[in-house]
Amino acid sequence: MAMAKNFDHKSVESSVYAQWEKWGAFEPNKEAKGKPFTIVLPPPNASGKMHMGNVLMIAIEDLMIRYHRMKGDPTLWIPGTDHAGFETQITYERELKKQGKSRFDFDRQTLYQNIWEFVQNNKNQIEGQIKQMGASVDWNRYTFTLDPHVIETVYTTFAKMHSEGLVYRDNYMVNYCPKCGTTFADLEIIHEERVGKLYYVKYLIQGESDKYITVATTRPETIMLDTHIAVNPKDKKRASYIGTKVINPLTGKVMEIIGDEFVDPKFGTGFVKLTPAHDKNDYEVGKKHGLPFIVGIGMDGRMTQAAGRWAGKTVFTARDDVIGELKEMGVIEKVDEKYNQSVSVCYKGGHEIEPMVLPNWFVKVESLKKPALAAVTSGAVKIYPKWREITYTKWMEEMHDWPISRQVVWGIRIPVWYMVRQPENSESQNVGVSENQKIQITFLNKEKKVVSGTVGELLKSYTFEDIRDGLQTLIAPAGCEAVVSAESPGEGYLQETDTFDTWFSSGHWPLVTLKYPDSDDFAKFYPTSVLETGWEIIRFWVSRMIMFGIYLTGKPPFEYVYLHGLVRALDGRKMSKSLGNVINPDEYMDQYGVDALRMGLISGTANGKDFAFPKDKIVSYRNFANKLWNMTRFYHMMVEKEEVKVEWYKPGMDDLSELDLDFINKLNTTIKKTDELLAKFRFAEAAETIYHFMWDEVAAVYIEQIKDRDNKKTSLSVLRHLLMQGVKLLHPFMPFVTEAIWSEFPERTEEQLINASWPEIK
RNA sequence: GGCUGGUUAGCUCAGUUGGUAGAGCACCGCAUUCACAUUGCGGUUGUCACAGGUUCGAGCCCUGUACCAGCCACCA
Repeated sequence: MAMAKNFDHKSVESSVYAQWEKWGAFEPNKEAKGKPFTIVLPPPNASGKMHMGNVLMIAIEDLMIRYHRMKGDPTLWIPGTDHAGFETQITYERELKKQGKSRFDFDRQTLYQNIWEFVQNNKNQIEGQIKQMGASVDWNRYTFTLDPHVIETVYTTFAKMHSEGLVYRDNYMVNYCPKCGTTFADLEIIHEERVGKLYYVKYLIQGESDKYITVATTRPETIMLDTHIAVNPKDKKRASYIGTKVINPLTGKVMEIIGDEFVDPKFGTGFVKLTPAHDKNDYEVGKKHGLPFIVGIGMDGRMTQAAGRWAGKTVFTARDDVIGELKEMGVIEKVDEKYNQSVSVCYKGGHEIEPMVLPNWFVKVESLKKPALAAVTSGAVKIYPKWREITYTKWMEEMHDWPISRQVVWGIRIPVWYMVRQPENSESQNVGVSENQKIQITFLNKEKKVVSGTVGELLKSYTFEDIRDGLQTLIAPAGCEAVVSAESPGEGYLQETDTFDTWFSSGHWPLVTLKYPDSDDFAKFYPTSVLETGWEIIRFWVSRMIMFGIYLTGKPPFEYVYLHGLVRALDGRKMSKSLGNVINPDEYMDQYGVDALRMGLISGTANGKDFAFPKDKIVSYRNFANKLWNMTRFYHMMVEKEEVKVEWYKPGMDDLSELDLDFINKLNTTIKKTDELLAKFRFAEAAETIYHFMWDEVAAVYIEQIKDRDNKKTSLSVLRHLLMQGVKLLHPFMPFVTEAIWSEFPERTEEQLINASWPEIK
């Protein structure tokens, strides 16, 4: 059958992937010997569709996988998706909002179920896209981060860490977003530069009628919560004030001036007001000096009873009110209107973060981070490009304890239980129960109304079952008696409503995809070979996988980390919906073909830097795919015209011209260079090397000379050899067009290109 | 404030043991259907940011400067 004049990527892509699946080509070859080559796919978020970065990721990983498969290594690539806790819940809540609803209209279980259904749709789309991109992943081992075995592993780790004292519950200053209703890790906070106002407020010295000190603050709404004022004891001008008492201008409360070296004498006025419950620095100072923690801002972002007459107001209206009052009193000395400050906002919604003291579950990282750091500095884990290593090592050195509780429903629920009601005929008196009565509960009663209060009070009006079934959230004070258990330990227990930080579970990814601890896969494929991902999640993800891997198995979970750059928009800026510069991969796959898109992206990311979407290259590689197709077509037309039986090329065969030998050499050089470059993760150069060999050499020179050559028979042997070997070299980069071309050689001895042997130098 | 990367053709970017500057796109001329117009042939374009240094020789190594981008920390 004659080949079409042009390569039609659409018809090929749909059929070739099905063919690969039918051949079972994605499963690791059981007969293959040698060191296994394994990659676990960084699971795309089930919150939505895939983006250009995912295409790049798949292109690079598929390239490595296909290369090793052809090399004859036992090769495994495991796909999956991430439930992406907070991320997905936010997306879902946006959908709810369109329907005029919110998460508070549902009890915990119903909300979870709804998001579950929402996610199924996304997961299906993502799976479809992974296939569309030609990823040779083993679908039999597909993993979702909420699969039962994943949850089981995460629970086991938590219990192990708990028993070893590596997780603890504590009141701690956390980043709380009142709008999102959850806490964030420091890593998830963005510092935004904003122009704000710095207020200079006068505090009268006790017992004096006209002497005062001035305090500079950006947060006047917390003045009523001040407990002390601080100066630097080394500050010669102000050290003498230590011990002096001043009057809070809003409450009239008497406050003492204390000394602490955290105060920068050169900044502001040298006097700092302290609100230990609502500021990170003040919190540290407060702990050091044993100051009271007055919680004046609640989790709803409104002032609490402790804020006196401002109670119930939002932080923002309280600020305006306080400023008005202070002005009236004439205690505002001046206002710096153009003060450049950095405001902490949550990474998703950009809402202002309220530092709050809340009970939280923490992972003690000290003993985990040391071996994880050593794994990289010793070279057990090698990072490419090398200069990214410093991002990792610095983070590992600085890492603080990791808050792992998230106040969202969508995630793996922390396996901790609190007894809130003593079973009636229980003999032993549970000491925890009395403290546990203080647990704050929010639940949906039978009339679907939100009720909140301490469990002790609520149990007077509602049954335990009502509370349990309608439960929305529970906040247990740090001192509560807690039982770690996957299942309910018995009657009268309520489970923690917080879920794990999504990175806690995805930190187990190489383990859970291989069914740690007792599977054949784990025994054979752990540690994996390469972890390929974007540099922006080194801290979030790569570090946690290394920590958990070493903690649980004693070995880091992978040998190499390859970090690709971010695909930016055509204007060089980060793609974002708000800028409207997002490039949809579907359009390009549709118009130019998957091979062209993959190849274009690969040659764009030469050194792991971010790069603008290389539109021109996509077009040129589309042309290249067509070129390859027509080179093959030319071969067949020549064979037909000459009516010869073409023999397989063999070194030393008769009638080889000097040019023939020269091209065999060029092929050998290309093979050698490709191997070397791939070993060094230099994918772009490898891609371009083969491209130039095939187009500028084989097509432009070798094929042209055949047209004028007398003895075409030998030359056609050489051409077929060059074509078939070249197509092999290209297969990892452009799998569809090469597999299609391969099938145009009915005389081939290897049926499937995907499983064919990698070219050797002859 | 600390750190990282960048500054090379009109544009986007390669350039890893230091040895006469590269690709894709764009542009100009020619070819016109003989595998491919998703084509072929030919051509134009560079004080490789700046200033010093090392070297027989530097886009590449060293020092400094400027500008751009990003990350982290602090900011009363």
